[in-house]
Amino acid sequence: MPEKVRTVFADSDDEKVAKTKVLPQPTEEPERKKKRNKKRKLDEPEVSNPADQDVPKEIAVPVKEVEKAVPVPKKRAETVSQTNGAPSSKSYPKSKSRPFTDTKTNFTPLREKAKALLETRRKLPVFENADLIRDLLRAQDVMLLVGETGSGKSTQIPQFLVDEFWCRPVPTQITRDGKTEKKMVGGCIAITQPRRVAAISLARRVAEEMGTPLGSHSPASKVGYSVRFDTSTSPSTRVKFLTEGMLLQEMLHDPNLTKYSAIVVDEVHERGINVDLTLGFLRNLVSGKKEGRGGVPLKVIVMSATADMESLTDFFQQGLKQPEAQQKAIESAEADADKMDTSSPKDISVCRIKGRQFAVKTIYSPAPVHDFVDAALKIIFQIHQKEPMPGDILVFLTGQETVEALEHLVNEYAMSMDPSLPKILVLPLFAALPQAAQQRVFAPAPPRTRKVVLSTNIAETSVTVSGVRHVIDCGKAKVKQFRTRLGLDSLLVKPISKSAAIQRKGRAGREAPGQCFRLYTEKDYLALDETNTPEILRCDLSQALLNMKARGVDDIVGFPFLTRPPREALEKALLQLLNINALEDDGKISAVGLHIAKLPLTPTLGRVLLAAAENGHECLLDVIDIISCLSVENIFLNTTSEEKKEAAEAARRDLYRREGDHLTMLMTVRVYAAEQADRKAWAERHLVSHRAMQSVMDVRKQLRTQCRQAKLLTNEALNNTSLHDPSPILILQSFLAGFATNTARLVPDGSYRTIVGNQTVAIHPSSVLYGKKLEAIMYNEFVFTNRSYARGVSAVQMDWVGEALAGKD
DNA sequence: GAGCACTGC
Repeated sequence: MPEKVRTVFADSDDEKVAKTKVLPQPTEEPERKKKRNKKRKLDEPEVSNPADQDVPKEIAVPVKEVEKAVPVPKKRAETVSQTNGAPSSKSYPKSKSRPFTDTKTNFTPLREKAKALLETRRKLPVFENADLIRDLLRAQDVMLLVGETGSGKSTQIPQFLVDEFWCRPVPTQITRDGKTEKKMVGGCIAITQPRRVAAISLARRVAEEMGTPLGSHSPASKVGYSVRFDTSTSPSTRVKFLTEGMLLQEMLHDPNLTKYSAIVVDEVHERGINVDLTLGFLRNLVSGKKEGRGGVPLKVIVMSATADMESLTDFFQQGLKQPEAQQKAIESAEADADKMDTSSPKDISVCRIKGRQFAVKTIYSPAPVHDFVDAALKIIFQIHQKEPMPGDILVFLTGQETVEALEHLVNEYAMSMDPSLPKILVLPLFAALPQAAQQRVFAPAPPRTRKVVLSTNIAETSVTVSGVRHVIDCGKAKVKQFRTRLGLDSLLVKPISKSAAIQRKGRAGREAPGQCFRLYTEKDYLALDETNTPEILRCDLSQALLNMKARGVDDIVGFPFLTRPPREALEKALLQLLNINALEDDGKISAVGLHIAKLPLTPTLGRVLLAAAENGHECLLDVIDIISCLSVENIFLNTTSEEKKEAAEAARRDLYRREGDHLTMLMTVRVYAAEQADRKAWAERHLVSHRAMQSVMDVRKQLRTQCRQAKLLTNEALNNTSLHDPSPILILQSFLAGFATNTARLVPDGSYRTIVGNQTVAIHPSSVLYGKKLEAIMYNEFVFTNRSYARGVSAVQMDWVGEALAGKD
């Protein structure tokens, strides 16, 4: 450990001194600092009396003693209750407040609740490992933790660690480019999640357990979260749940994560591309010499539900065991290199935690199943007739199509069912289902009714349905795979992995013992892949590579990939980045690339945005509207019934544009944004997804703000509410700057062939140009399902395509 | 004539 660090830790044995001085400073961004400085003036007199600071005291208390450690002075509680519920955004009390105490919020009920929750927490399997985990992390920087679902790891681990000595902010001096800068390092724990809802709900739960308000509700809140469009933190946030993408974004601005003492990477087994990137960057951080953190180590806790930890251990061990000589050579240039610690323990601990699952009996199909919809139907009624109530059924299917097919069959059969049997309530569940319909699966079944939830793999990870005791697993799922050579995404039904099968089965044992019917043979099961194919092997890598380049990782081949993508895929992505001028010829990131990397868009859409900026404010605003639609799920709802369909077609007619889907989207955003009375009703009338449109408006707002900050848009242009006539030519030409290779021309037989590659492609039936014959088309997506489809299609002229393609060489 | 699931200052 570096000497200066050790000194500070020694000082901080005196809790009061360390906390009062140190706690406030490290985690804040300039904006927040401003706000707080204002407040600090009012607070000044109280700061000098550390004994009066109940908030820091609470931090020093070991987890186990929380319940006796939070006495609230009665007098205070009374004062507070008068103002209970007042919004925290208002000014804070003048005389009584101190830094990070919030007398506007009544903490008493929060603490009472936390006290009550402690009993539940103690029963979690992970709780008995608390001391072990703390001990191991005092000695080592990296820990791998296998915890089955229900072990409580996501909520408890941060609470075990937040009071550790190494989790305090440390004043350091950081030397960069010859300049020495004083900086606080550490103090905060980040826990990453693959999904936004998970990040938010975990934060809410942990705040309750810690007896603190959540996020920005109070400046004293110690638990916050950060997801796109929704960040809720306070100056005293010490535990922060965020999405992986958000942490990557933070790393773009602070590559050394100086706010944090520890990063907990949760749900690693899901292996999204963002988690792979995060782990790569973190490995570089823990194995590097940490001079960007003033020598303060960063603890990394990697958590996974599946026991496939060998590859992770190797991954981090290789990083830590990099030849000392190599490190020394780099360090020798540093003035204080000799103070750096190279003898800290390099081992990685692995900790396994039992889950809290009930036994689930597995029943395999005796013979291969050809029609899993039919097989599922039989088993549903078999269960319903034999098994006692309660006990809902969850069926895993591949997609909306099979879900709806089975839904009809079950409902049909149920009508001729013995009336003495309990009723059956069939509930479909898939992502494209409107929110209200999704909510129905969470409501308990009515009396004498068995719920049968027919789901895509949304219920495998994202959504937990309670009451389920019987799972039927078709053994398949739709998987998106990017095919490098063809440059297209395919969405095909594939067998799931063993770990996914186990995950699905586990859904039957959350509340009681259950059973899982697998619609495949045991032999088939044994032949399945062990784990899901990591997303990094299945997707277009251009965005990931641009992200790395923006962080100064120029040697892509030398980057520590947990799973290395094939060379061909990397090369293709680099070529694509070169094509849109995001990279210089030598492979270094260009100014354009750096700009694109900061946008929450794919590199191609980012390139389009920059191209539109060159075509004037009006064009840029229009292109932002369109890009917002393209980066959101489908904004047009699927029509189920024929009558509805016709009504929708009629209502949508005034939105449709003959130029294609891009201009149609622009019209939709314009009309929706102009709708002042009732946007929801408008959306329903036009069979437009209100939920999707809300995200569109969020993205639009975010992009407009970013463009203003980048001086691509002026406030004037943004505030000008009078609508201009869009220029389809400028808009579509802007798109061609990114999508010149996503074009096809009409050939004499009436079909379309891609201009690059000469492959057959058909206009997707969801397009407004479906069935139209045009000289040439440009499309947003090239997808293979039953055949090759172009989605998000507009008409373009061959000479524009030619110009755009020529511009690349 | 068609849409697995996630995600980004």
